[in-house]
Amino acid sequence: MTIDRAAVTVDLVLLTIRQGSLQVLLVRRGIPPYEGRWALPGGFVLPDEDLDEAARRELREETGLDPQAGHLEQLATYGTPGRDPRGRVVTVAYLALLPDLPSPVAGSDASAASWRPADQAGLAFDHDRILADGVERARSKLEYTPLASAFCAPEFTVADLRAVYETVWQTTLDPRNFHRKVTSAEGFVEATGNTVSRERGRPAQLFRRGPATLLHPPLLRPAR
Amino acid sequence: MTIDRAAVTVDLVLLTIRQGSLQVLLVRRGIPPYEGRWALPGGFVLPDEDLDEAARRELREETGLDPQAGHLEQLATYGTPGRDPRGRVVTVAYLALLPDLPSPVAGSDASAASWRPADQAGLAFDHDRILADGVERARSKLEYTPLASAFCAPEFTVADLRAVYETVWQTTLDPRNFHRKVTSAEGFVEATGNTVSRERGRPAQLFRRGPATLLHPPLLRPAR
DNA sequence: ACAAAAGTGTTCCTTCTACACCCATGC
DNA sequence: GCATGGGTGTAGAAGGAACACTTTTGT
Repeated sequence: MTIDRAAVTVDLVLLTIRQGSLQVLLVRRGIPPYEGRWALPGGFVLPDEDLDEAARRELREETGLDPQAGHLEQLATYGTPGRDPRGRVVTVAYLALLPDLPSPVAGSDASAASWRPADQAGLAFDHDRILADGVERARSKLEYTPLASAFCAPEFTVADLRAVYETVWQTTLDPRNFHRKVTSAEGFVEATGNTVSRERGRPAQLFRRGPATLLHPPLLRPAR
Repeated sequence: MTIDRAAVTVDLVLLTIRQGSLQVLLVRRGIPPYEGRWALPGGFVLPDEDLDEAARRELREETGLDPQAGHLEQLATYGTPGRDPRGRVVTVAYLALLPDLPSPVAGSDASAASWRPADQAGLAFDHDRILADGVERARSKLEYTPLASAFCAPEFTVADLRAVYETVWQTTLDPRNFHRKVTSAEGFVEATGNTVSRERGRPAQLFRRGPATLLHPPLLRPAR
């Protein structure tokens, strides 16, 4: 039996919300193939490294961020022959939902990295497809998990959370009903007791993530 | 840079409903490691083969079944170092939901294959974990997709479909409300016009799969 | 006739939706 | 005071759960 061996990489779909839009971290390729094109950050899995570990390492390298701060999960695996012209490369894609980073992107490979709108097209390799799959996964995850808070700072207001939903889903939600749903859903958020005043209007309560891992009931996006 | 190359395999979680229980197709290993233990069927991805293609090929080899008949999707990828004592093996697991096969399992490697209850434990490699992930995925897919019909023959009754839900979720559902929900959900099922009489009672209408790919509204499993 | 399964109708209750209304702040 | 965003109350609509009841078969 001839066993084909493949190079195994992890590619990251790092999503955040910046300047009111859903953005993804991309790196500009400095070498062929696809030289000069934008691509998802990623790299080879090390010889004695677990896949999840490799994804966490890449996340740290690209963003300088503690993987604890956001949310990281396996997305899907892509291995079509010819997807990388250099040979057989199987990539395990990971999806991360991250708060807007206070510090600029730092790290070894990050010189040519920048946040770009997530509706980007024309990426290197099959990264258009991977990005689209990641965005769709993020959209549906907001429905039945409390992961929207992964896009927020450790303390956030209900309005912050609503902005996440509105940005990712590209809809508008009723602020009053949203408030009720979020605060009454078991374990979604916990009040910290603090408040903030922003610009104008009554100060808002601050919350942190609750312990729930699933939303009961789910928060369904409006039927388009 | 030293690039680690890994053997890439696909492993299949083939689920069906037989004799009133959720069952999974397992093969008994004839060689070390884990000789004599039950394992998920699977095999190496061929040099010029796409991952999905490899999964479809394995499905045909193990069951003799046209992949069109059921449902096949990528589940997740497992690559922990040491998961296979023979070396670095990354496996892309696929989940299939299949109708109860009229023909016995046939195919090249299938001599030692058999259907076993899906709550099985003590499998080779990390297959306990993969199987558990597959079963959980199947459970939640029934909620918001019409895939329950993938467990049924091309023509089925509402009671057949309800049996799928009750078996996979391990609950009982009200036959009357279930009937209404299924027949009123847009695109879930389509009446064929035929009926069948089974054992006793009024004959039931036969349906085939509808065109819908998502259920609106979802059919939520009762809160534990 | 009787049992059993298919299928319909109805009632009650929970949840969603829309929106009126009050609260607390900056200017 | 007035504009602005935070937060509560409530009425109507929609959907789910429970169950009485009718239909159509096998024995």
